[in-house]
Amino acid sequence: MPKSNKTPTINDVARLSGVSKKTVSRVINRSALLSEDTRTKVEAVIAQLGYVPNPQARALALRHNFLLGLLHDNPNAQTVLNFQEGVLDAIRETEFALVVRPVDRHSPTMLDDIRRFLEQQRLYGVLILPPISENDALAQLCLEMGCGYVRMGSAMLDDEDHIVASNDREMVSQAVDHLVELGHRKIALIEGPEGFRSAFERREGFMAAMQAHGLAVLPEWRVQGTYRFESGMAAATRLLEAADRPTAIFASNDEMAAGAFHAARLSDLKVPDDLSIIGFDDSPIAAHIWPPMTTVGWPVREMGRAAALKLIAPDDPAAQAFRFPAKLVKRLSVAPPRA
Amino acid sequence: MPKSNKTPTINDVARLSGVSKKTVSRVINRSALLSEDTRTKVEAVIAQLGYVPNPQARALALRHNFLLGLLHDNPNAQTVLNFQEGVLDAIRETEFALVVRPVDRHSPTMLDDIRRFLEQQRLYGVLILPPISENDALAQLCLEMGCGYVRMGSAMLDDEDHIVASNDREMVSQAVDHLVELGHRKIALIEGPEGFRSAFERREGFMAAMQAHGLAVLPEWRVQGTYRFESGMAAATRLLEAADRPTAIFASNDEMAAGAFHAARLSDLKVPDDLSIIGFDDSPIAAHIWPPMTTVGWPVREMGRAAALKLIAPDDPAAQAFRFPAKLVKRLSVAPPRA
DNA sequence: CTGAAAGCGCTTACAG
DNA sequence: CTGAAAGCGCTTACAG
Repeated sequence: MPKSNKTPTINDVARLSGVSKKTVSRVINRSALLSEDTRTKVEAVIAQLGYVPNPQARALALRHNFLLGLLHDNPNAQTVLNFQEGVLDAIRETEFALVVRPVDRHSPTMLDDIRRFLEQQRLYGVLILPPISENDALAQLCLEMGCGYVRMGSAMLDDEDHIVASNDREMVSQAVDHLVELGHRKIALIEGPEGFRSAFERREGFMAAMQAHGLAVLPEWRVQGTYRFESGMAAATRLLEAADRPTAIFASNDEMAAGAFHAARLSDLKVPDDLSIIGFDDSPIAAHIWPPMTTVGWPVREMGRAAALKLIAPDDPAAQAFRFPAKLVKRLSVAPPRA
Repeated sequence: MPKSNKTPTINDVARLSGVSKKTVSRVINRSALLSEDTRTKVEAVIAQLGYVPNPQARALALRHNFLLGLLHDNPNAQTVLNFQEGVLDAIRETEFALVVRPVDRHSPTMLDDIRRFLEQQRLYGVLILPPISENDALAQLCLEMGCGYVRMGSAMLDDEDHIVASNDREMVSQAVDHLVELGHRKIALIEGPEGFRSAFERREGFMAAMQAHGLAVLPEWRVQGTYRFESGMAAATRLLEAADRPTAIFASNDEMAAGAFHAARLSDLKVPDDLSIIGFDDSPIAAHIWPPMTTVGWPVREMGRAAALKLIAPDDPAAQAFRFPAKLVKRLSVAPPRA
């Protein structure tokens, strides 16, 4: 009998079921080489004892643990949490767990810090969120350290096994199409910050769409922001002071778009009657400001799930996906321009 | 020489420094019983080799691992992330890592699921966020399983070693005081949902403050919401239809307060001229809607840090704290009532 | 289909 | 202040 005051081990299970611990191990690991009888018998004892394999011991023997890491420096809390939910969807009912690690993109020791983290925790693999996911040196580091990784990005930054990507460029095109269909011709862009791939993709998508429609983008209709609320407000303020004022603004994320709403209000312009605004992300703020914002939503949770599956179950059909369609969420911040 | 293609182990360090592995272990664990010479010598070899102790092996031998768990079902993404940052502040430079585990409060198998999670991961301890932190059965479960825990709450739900608490009741009083000082007499309450301790505390604080000021709270000035945006909108709509319309609203969280902003707009009432609104949480939305919202902010990150320290370094002075002052953040959603 | 032996990389008494 | 032996709870070749 196992000592009743301790959690049972593989030895207890082996003794009680009258087999070797190796056989118990085979049951745990679902080995094919096992008679149905033995399996049933051992499983009964496992259930009776409430036995749970010790993951530390398994990790030691297997030379890898069951931890997935989430590396992020994402400013959008909801995106991070949605991604986490997706990862959890993938690892639920498995022995994997999710370890989170915020990183500071601006720290000069960032790469060393992450190296130490990976060495120390010996993760099974890491999931990397944008914008830090755009750092190729980081991906290289994972490779060197033998740590699996999957990046989330707004373009195909890596090969299919290592990325879950949205189609930002195409989606921004659709947003522009939507504005043009309603009659807008003077459409301004609030860009994201230098060095963000997503900012680049969204700008490219915007410019390409405008060109496809034969529409000019005056230099004064392009202002750069930082992806933060205040920068969107400042950028929109400048746009609204332009000699030839745009009738619509595409902001490269929702936070900046929300800032643009404020700027419009301060300039006594009504959204959408005097100014149409489209954002990007479909974060909670988009639905909760007034008027509710038309924006581009992307399936963050599904991307998190697929990213995790690429690491822990690469043969799962859901792990094959690497392109994830975003979609335009139409709300009330867009209307035809004033006649 | 260690095989250069493998990560070095304690044996490599022992061999190269000419001591036993036990001595290396003493260096790793900062044992006091060590000559300065030996320590220096071993540390040099460790640095030279880039040796990092294998946490799985340590975990197995020590019978506990170095993982902190974060259990939450918090609807406010920013709060969860801020708390995570605080925990990370505490475990930075340690060998601990943070494992996250969202839970579904409404699942009938929740407690069993968590039990399995704790059994499986054998966490060093868990941090529990509200509202699930208010579940005493969960705390009891941790106790039974020998898993350390610290709850975050809006009241002293547990003893000092097991909680980091805000002072919601007192803070709501201050919010009410602020409104009364400006001349408001007819102040309405949008309550949080039944069964949330925070909702209870905030309501109690509200009622006590009103009573202290000798102000009546008409039944029609109290409406319950769900902590979600839409419920705040619906609740405020009802409040604004009251025969005797309130001049100010205290909403038990920012999301519902934001909903109240919308309701006011739909009723053609200007905030703050026609209606003052105060929220609770100081979440990003509070600063990003128009007008910027006066609200109650609490030091979530500091609470996360203290909670983690209670688990991993109970003797640290910062681990002693259990009460965390919130503060009123004055912005532009409050003004004196119309004459 | 099943088992005895050795090993994963560390720590814990126990000596000295 | 330091070390040899045994053990933490698993798995991996290797036999049979």
